[in-house]
Amino acid sequence: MQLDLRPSEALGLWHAATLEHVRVIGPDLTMRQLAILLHIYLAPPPHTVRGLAAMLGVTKPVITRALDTMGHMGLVRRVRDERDRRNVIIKRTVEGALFVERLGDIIIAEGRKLSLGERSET
Amino acid sequence: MQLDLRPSEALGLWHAATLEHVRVIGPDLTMRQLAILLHIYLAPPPHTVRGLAAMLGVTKPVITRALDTMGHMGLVRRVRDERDRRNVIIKRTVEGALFVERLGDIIIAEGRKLSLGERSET
DNA sequence: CCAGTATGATCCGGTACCGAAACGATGTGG
DNA sequence: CCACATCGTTTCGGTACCGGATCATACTGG
Repeated sequence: MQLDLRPSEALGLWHAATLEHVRVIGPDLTMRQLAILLHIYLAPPPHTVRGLAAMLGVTKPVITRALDTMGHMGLVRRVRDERDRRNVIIKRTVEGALFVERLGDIIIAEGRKLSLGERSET
Repeated sequence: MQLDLRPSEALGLWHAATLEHVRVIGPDLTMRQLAILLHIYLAPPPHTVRGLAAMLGVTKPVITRALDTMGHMGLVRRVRDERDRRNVIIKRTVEGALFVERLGDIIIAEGRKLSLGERSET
């Protein structure tokens, strides 16, 4: 486990992976939506609208809209909290998990390419 | 020089850095704009509209609009090619270089946090 | 029961992006 | 010289996002 990146590595990886992301996935996710999606899939549940809003330092309508969009894409799912029906719990979906997994694959693949290009290491 | 990331590392880094990016920089750059900006600053010049369009697999108006927006932010600069006045050369700016540098700092800082924090996972 | 609070959704005007098509400006070749 | 190709920009109709304010619903406590 070694994430002590140097500037050229960090930016090179970001460059390559962002480029590939745009090429493969297209413009259908904004930066905010991606941040929200990753948080839902990588941080321990439960996730609520206000929790996500606080996490990213944005207003609640931003989260609501992002969940609308991503819900329509099948990437997340909303469920009313039955214990406190004011709350909405954001659940993961199979499709969303696959999406995140694909993103991970892109990053890993680009990272590996960079390793091969700059030095000779596996 | 070791960029052979494991899935949890790759996604964890993306998650943390994207989150921080949204928090610090805000929603003022789309994924495409970021990809374009990074390419301008990390790939060897000269950069033209059609070259960038081909690179990302998008149409030219997409590049024109992104350059409008980022030019207005001071992140890039357009210069007419005097050899062939049909061409536009996209130049870097001091402000843009600082922006990219800040992004690199974010990624490195988040990568370092992850190294310290996590040791074993899925 | 009723005021007060909290949660998430919705509405508003404004802005920016999207793809597709058409446009001027410029260079090139017969 | 003039038709043609190339380059980047602009226009078009449509869609989605933005922040801020407001809303309906649901819990809470006197």
